[in-house]
Amino acid sequence: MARSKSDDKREAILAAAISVFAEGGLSAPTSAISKAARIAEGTLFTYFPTKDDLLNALYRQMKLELAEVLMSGFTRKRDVRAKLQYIWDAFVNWGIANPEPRKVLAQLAVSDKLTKETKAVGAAPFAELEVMGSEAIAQGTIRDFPLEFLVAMMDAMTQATIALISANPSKATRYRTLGFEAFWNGLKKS
Amino acid sequence: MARSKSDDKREAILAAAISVFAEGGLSAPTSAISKAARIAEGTLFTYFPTKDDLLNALYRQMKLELAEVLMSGFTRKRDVRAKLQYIWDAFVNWGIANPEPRKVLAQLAVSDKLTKETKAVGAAPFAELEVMGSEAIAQGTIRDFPLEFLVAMMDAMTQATIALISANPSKATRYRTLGFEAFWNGLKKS
Amino acid sequence: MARSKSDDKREAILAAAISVFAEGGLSAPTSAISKAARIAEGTLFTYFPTKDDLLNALYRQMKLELAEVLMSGFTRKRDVRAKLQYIWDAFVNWGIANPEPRKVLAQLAVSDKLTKETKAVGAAPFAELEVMGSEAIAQGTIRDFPLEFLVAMMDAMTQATIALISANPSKATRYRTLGFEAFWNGLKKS
Amino acid sequence: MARSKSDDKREAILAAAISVFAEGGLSAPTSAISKAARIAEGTLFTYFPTKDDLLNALYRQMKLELAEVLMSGFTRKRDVRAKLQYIWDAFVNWGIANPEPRKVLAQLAVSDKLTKETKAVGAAPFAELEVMGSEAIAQGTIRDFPLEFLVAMMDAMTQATIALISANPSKATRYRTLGFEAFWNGLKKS
DNA sequence: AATGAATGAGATTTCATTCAT
DNA sequence: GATGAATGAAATCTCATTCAT
Repeated sequence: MARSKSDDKREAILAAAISVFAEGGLSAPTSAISKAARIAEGTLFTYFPTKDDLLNALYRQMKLELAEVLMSGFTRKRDVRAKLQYIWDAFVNWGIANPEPRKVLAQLAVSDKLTKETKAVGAAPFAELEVMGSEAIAQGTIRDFPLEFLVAMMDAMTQATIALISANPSKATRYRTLGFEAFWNGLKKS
Repeated sequence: MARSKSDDKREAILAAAISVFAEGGLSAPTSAISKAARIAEGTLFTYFPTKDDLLNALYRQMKLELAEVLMSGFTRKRDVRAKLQYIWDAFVNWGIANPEPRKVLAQLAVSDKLTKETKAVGAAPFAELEVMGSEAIAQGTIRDFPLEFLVAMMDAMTQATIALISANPSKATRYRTLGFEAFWNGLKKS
Repeated sequence: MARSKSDDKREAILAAAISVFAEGGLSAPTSAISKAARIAEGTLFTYFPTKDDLLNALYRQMKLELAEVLMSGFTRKRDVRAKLQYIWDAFVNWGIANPEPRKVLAQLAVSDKLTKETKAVGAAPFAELEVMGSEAIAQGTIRDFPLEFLVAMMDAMTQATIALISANPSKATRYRTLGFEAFWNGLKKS
Repeated sequence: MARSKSDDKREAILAAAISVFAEGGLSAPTSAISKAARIAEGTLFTYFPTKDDLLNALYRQMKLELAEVLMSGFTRKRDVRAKLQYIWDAFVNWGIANPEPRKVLAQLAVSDKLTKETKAVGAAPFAELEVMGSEAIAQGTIRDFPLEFLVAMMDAMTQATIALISANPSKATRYRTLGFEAFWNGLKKS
């Protein structure tokens, strides 16, 4: 099915929002976004009734895209370590290749603009990951951490890894591996 | 001599800023701060010429306070692990006991309002920590990570731990230990 | 197309600015202007991004209007004296009929808000006058004054004449003539 | 009689006001003046209850000083022309030597901050000049201008002359003479 | 009298949102 | 639906003036 004109415009707004917010923070004016999206100021509000709605939609979209990237090749891997490493690498690579979305996502995460529902929707596509975590804990492969802690830890450590690589792009592979090993050694049993 | 600029009032403004920013984000109006500090709107600006100056001063003060908490008992410990654990525990405990400063500190860190100088001043009191890191790497006690990565990792993992404990206060001790072990196992050699 | 920026509104703002500034000086608040122009406070800034921009636009407009009044019948006159007298009379009459613009123009001229470009634009339509001055000097009709002095002298003496007439409207014709004769006798050779 | 401490301070404020207003216009803050005068912000207001009071006092003082300069050698001259030329030269020289007071005086003159009384007081010391004017008119030496016009004309033409010389200091003498001749030829009978 | 911190009424400008076209 | 001018409620910051010391 072809996209309707409206969907194109909606995408344009979201794309513009990412680059504008990455540049100027979440307090950047909506007028900057509509300008970047080459639409009129008022048009933005036919797609997103308020700025907060835009912020929430942006978060959902980015989380979904990220989930697609991370989860697509997920099931092909066999053991827990291989699966985790797959995700780790995909996450780090995505973060390096997409600095703007990464920055905006980080800002949105600490902002108080996201509704509970948005956060839930953003977390949903990673459910499979949590299932795997639970199983790995049950099998005794990794330590008995609360799942949220696993997720937070992975998020935090990939951010640190991405930041490190962004500053030293030539050592990307080494740091990505190093980061994963620290992560895995932190997790694994014994 | 007229009324002299009182440290009390300065502290009151900073304290008010913490609770106002924790509540409403860094974009909360200065008028809310002066109101909370029970001073006139203009008075705030005799202590901090601009809102950005206030933001920077706030960051410095909080970092200094945090450093005092973390570094005070630091040297009394002998080995690397004990030292790290001491800091870990102190950091986590501080984070739990001071949710507002923690939140504001996190927001300031990702904001683009902090000057280079402020960041440098905020990092300075943790220099000793970095020295220890270098030595531990040289001795072969922990893996050969770049120092920034160590710092980012510790910061990230404590945040995750604190968040977890805030949600489940009854398991504070257990999660604090669990978090540290994941951290240490990630770091240590072999 | 939405409502398009109306010239009417722009004119209304400029007209309101003239009466407000004439009344309260250039430091009168922009809110007084928007009120007088019956528009919202913010609307003023869609026409003039800053107060200084408004001030500069106001100066240009008034100078242009004045130039039209002064220069329109200019070329129809033959000799230097007739031309000068034509301008003199037109200027004095305009000043008497338009006390507010005159007052504001005088304030703007001594303010430090006008850009070089604005001053240049404001002076341009009077170029023909300067040409005539140069020729008259070359022909030996009037004394060898620097052109700026001629202009300043005329400006100063018309202001004095206008002020005098404003205080004694009944003697308008007499004083206008008297003023011009003093001006001309000051200029002319021998 | 020696000046009291208070008079010194009053003078310091007025002197500071001149340079501050010359630099930044009459809207310059009183705090800039007290700083330049090396006194506390509040102290200014024990000498001048309001900013407008300061403005008015400043005008009076400057007019008085100017009168002293202009009128001191006045009576020694015999005929009208010589007297006028004496004043003309003194005025022009003063204006060149004192650009700041001149600038401030001009700004005050067009401001609407001066009371009627202030204007009257400022004009008083020039009364002798007016007397001379009346007599010269009565004698038929100069044309029958209203006195105010004479004064305004002289003021205007000296300003123009001073401005011209300020821009071309090397031609001071020539322009001063030229200006006076234009002035005198404009005035004198036949 | 001198000090300068404190005050709070504005001033200019921004910006999310509305609405006439 | 699209447009962008219009709106007016903030927001930050200034400054003449007051007043505790």
